[in-house]
Amino acid sequence: MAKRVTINDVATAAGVSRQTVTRAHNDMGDISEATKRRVLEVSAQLGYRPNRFARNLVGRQRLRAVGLLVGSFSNPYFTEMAGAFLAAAAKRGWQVMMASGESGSETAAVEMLARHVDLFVGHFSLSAEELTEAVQGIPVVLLDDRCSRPGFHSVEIDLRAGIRQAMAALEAKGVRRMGMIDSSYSLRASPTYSPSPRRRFFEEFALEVPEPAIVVGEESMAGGGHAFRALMAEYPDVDGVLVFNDMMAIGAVQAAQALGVEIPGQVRILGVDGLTLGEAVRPTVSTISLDREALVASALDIADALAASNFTNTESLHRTVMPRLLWRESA
Amino acid sequence: MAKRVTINDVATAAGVSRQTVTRAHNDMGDISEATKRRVLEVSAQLGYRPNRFARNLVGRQRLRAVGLLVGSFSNPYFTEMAGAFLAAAAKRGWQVMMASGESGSETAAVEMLARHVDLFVGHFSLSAEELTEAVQGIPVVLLDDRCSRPGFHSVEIDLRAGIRQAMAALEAKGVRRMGMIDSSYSLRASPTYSPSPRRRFFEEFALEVPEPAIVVGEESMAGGGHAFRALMAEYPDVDGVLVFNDMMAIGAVQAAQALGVEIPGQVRILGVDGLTLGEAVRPTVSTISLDREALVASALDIADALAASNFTNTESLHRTVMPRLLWRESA
DNA sequence: CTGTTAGCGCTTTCAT
DNA sequence: ATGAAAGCGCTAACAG
Repeated sequence: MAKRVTINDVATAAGVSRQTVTRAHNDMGDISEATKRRVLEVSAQLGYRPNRFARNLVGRQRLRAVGLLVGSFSNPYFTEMAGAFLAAAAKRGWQVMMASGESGSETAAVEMLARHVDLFVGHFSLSAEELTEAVQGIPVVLLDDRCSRPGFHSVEIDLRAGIRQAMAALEAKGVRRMGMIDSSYSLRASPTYSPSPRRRFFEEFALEVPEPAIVVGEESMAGGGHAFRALMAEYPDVDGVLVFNDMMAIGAVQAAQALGVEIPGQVRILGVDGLTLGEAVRPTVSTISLDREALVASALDIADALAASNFTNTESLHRTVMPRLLWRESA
Repeated sequence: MAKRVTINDVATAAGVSRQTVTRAHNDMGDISEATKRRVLEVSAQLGYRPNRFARNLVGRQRLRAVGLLVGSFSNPYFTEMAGAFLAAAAKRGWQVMMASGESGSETAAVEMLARHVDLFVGHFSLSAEELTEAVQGIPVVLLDDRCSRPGFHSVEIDLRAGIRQAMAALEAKGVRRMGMIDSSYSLRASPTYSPSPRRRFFEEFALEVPEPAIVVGEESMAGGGHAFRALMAEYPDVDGVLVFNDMMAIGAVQAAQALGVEIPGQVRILGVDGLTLGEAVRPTVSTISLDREALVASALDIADALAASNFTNTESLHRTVMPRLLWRESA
């Protein structure tokens, strides 16, 4: 493996000083067209490229990089979030390095990124202790989660308010018996079963009923479809369904069509996430939209605030974003 | 904006040498537990975090970063590609910095990334000249495209072979009259109309017919649906359809169901891309799969080869990956 | 165990 | 228009 070409090699080869090489490469003026062209030519011949670390080390204008941890690239919610984040970050002058929790060890990914970013943002599956260890002192902005340790900041989504509003609106639309399709994930995730927050809020705000009409399914379109069939079979009187997320809700709507159940005529179906995809299907899927624009904007507000103090800020910063009800066709 | 805390500040405050501070922070041994703890404490108090550029400048173990340019985060093909790339890159020890063409100026994004990566990979919409300018000498691996300039490498997908095979297979399955739904994008993209490669290959291999049964639509589920209706109205004898991509194919399948057209009984529908989403719908969508695993693996093979020569390699490297026919239910 | 000495590769002064 | 000097902040190598 050939040793890397440095500015000195170019300077020597071109018979000029290092500074002249710098001038040529950075359009700095104070250099004749002739020498500039000659230096650039020699550079190209030698295959010289400035070392990015040396360059940034000495440059006064420190740039800021954020490590974005994306939950999963196979869930549109996360990819839409990532896309929104990338766009907003670029506008604010942040570099983004991404990693995904699903690609191997999250710990390894975070530890590696820790050497190259000023800040972490994202959805982490590590425990607070593991995460604290892995980030090596670099501040973290948790998305849709909360941790009060020093160095941890967060943007939360007030899903409780969203579900409360949704339940009230559905009631006003004439729904008499609410059902819910929950994710089966929380069952697998922890040894001791703990209901998802969505389920807790549903139970808190659903109309009074003899027994809660809840079934669980996998977090996919197919899972949503199966769950909808199960729900209809077990609780035929249900005329409104809150679904864990939009992918499952799309599956439920499809299953309803196959079953000959009219949507929203006989049953109103409401998802959670606000996926663009929900607009592409017929009928379009109504949803409690977790506003990704607002989410990433809040995260970057925190990022800017931290950067302003050179990341020496000690107090935890928190934001809350409100979900928006997106009434499309299915509810 | 407070000046950033450096290793010297910590050393002074803790009453030790810089080297001892380094030892404490990097678990290097040769340091007593007591001093280590004390140094770490002082560091935390001062809010010290090692400068990542200085660290990487001096570290012998140069790490490699690749800039991934993702076409669009609203197209599952690209996000699945990005996910696969992230996973593969992590395994091979590459850092990934991402940008998206849709987020503002592609030129600006590339120029900014150029200061921080050793290599570019991705789908670019810039012209060869603009791109050459923007990357500032950093090598580029083009995905699904080709450019023979020095410093440009590529991974191509042999779509022609894929479409040839698909046409033959469809014929063997009894299809008599092939139709195609093309993207309307190429019409908008260039002032002078040029058919998409998919269309050219379709026309090359479709069964002999009096006139080509081709309609165009937007690159979305809805666009695919509309196009399918138009196709059926104009060419009622068509019993096999090649669709520009899977999102459109899914829309076409849905439209067929609404129309009461049996899939694949009356009409066989075949998409392009190999989206996972095509497996989640009913009927599942058959497709010419553009193998993302193979695509990113080839790109990273090239990346490794370039890295091995410290990116001084001059000859253009090229790979070709073959599409795979994924027979699911719709064809 | 701890400190000293070099030097990574580049850009910024400031001379000439 | 060009060159010389002086560091950026950190870690490797060697002292003690």
